[in-house]
Amino acid sequence: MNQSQNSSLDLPIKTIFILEDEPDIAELIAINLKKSGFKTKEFTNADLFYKQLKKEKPDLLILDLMLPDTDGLEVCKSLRSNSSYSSIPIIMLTAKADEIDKIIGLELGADDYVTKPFSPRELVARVKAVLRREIDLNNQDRVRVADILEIDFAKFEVYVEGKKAELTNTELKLLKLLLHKKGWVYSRGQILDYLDPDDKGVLDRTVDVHIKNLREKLGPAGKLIKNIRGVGYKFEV
Amino acid sequence: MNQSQNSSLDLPIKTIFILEDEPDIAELIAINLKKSGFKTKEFTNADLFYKQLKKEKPDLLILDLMLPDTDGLEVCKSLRSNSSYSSIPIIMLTAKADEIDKIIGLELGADDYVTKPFSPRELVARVKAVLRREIDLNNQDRVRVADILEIDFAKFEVYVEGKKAELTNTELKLLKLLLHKKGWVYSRGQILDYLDPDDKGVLDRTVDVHIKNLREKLGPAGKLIKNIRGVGYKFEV
DNA sequence: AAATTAAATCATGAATCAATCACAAAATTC
DNA sequence: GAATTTTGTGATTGATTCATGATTTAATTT
Repeated sequence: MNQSQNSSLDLPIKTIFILEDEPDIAELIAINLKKSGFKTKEFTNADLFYKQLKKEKPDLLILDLMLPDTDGLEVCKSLRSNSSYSSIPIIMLTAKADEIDKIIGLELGADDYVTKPFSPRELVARVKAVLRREIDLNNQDRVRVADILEIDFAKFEVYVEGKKAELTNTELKLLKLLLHKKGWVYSRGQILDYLDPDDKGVLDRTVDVHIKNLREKLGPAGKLIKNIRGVGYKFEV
Repeated sequence: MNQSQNSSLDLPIKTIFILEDEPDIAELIAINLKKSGFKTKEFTNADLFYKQLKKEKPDLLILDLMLPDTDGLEVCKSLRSNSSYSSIPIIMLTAKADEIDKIIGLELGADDYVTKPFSPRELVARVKAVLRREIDLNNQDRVRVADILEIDFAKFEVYVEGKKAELTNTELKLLKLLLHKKGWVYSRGQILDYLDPDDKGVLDRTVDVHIKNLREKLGPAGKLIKNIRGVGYKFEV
């Protein structure tokens, strides 16, 4: 049981409810959360979940959108409309990416969304991120990329796995460009043009160096910046 | 109706306008704000909003950046440039990360922003945070920052570690700006615009000097004013 | 496997930007 | 309106960041 990964959070152990009809998936989630020092309780249907909820309030709920008996959205809605449960953070599991758009448009918001198939690592990272936000609400709205990367645009701050990375202005600009269209390959020419539209006489090698420095400062997230030989660079999740 | 969550704020019930074209989202926001004891009015387009604004001034505006008829930025700008509305706090809703740049780059832009998809709980928390900030800055009471800094805006007095610091008017204004959105980076242009909106021909170097003097007079608290190379200054706690 | 090409890395000089200073110009105070 | 305080300017200094060309490493082609 690895408790240390949980060290950035408050000391008391957090309890997480999992409402998911497929036992395999539920257990996969539970095992990984436990490994990170969380307590979990799994429920295969909404009734069992509601029953337990009366006895014990979880710190977070992981909720499958597609339940056999009840719609996950209904569960979310009913929790949100009940003042004693409305403060429980919810992470939704959805099957398809385009379902998210529906959810967004719908009248209830979960705290985060994860699409199936998901990596357990990713889910755990999101759980931690949501709980961290709970604790520190005066912190800015950080845009999260690929689990470990967070950017606070207002503060010009970048965090990798919760730790601050000190980027220069051009490095941050470069990162923004690469993130603008994830997976899209940008040529060195395009990158230089974005970094300084006026200056035309800058060599391509300069980009390499910026990429190198950026990768270095981003640590593990630096690996996500890929080179496409003969073409340019891209950010791949 | 849970009124207690609102207890930290001033007693009179706060009215919040929501300018958002998608009714589902507008209602989602409204429901959750009402649950926290706020009064809300929703508008699906800018015309309706402006019409009501003439009759009634809200305590805060939640503004979607992407409106069908008008650009949300335009609404923000027009409110800011109108002295009778310029003090209304604005929270912006954005869909994409790169839209955030626009908000931040805008002279005296929004007070906060939330990216879609957002959780209603988070938005409510942001609303409360912004309102608390407004109250603080208009309070007779002293505002405490980072343990060592105390500011009495009514008396125009600043104390560092209990000792009074003699700031000039512009220095106090500058400090107030930096503290308004703690951690947010202000460009020299934004700072100059705030210090004297009319005077346009003032050099950037002037800001440096004000910052220097302010840092000096704030003693140990001066270290909290950070420069972001190539961007501007911020107050970091 | 050798040759070829491109990317990563490195050290260094150039350029940029912030901090500071001394002084001039305004604005306040007396 | 003289004196004093505050604000703005331009120059100088110092630090950081950026750009470059050479060199090493890695990937691709023949």
